[in-house]
Amino acid sequence: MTPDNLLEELYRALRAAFGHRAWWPGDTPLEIMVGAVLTQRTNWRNVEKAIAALKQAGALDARVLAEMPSERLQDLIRTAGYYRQKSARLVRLAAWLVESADGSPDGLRNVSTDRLRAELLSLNGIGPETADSILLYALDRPLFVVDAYTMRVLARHELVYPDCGYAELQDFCASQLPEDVELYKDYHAQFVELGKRCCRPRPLCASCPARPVLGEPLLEGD
DNA sequence: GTCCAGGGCCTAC
DNA sequence: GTAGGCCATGGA
Repeated sequence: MTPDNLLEELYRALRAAFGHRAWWPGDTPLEIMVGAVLTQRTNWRNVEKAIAALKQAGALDARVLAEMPSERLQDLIRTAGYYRQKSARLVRLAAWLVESADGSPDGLRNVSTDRLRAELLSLNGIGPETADSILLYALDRPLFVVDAYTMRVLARHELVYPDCGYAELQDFCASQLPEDVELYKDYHAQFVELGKRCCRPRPLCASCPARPVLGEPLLEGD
């Protein structure tokens, strides 16, 4: 196994174990953008309830969101936790979308990925992972999304240092893979599945599908 | 009751 | 520049 095809090999193993992941959950680009904010440090189950409430209220619309009174929005997304912060973040994101694309993610298709990423990161509450999730899953831009699961899996298998930064880890993954939106989408989903099933803090999965490729995971610590 | 979940910001040193 | 605190709900 050479270092430059390790992640391709891992992908084949994960794909064989888990199948293709139809992912990210969400019917529209805007719903994916909203979900990316709501899932910050939060179990997806709680996010689903908030998204359902937003749908029910007819609030999955950039203009509606941008102008919604904060108390009303907080009430709708309360189940997703951190509701005061997240309501403000959603309003800023929606306002940005209205301002830069007339409220429709489709209106962003002629804007370069670099510019979109910079603009998203300039919004308070949108960090690298949230920005990249939006760019990849809502806007089909080729950015490899790194999250806690990615770090946990790769660090647990001693492929990267556990204190390695977001950009470093993202570069590491992207450098070993062809630039391909569908591959990036499915790969991140595979990492999430693996992280949920196998590389949990304790106990470790006895039949981790990453093990034949990456080797024996660490038994202790992050 | 305790721990954890698909981050990000702010404040002290 | 970076470690630590904070944000908050709900399920295991």
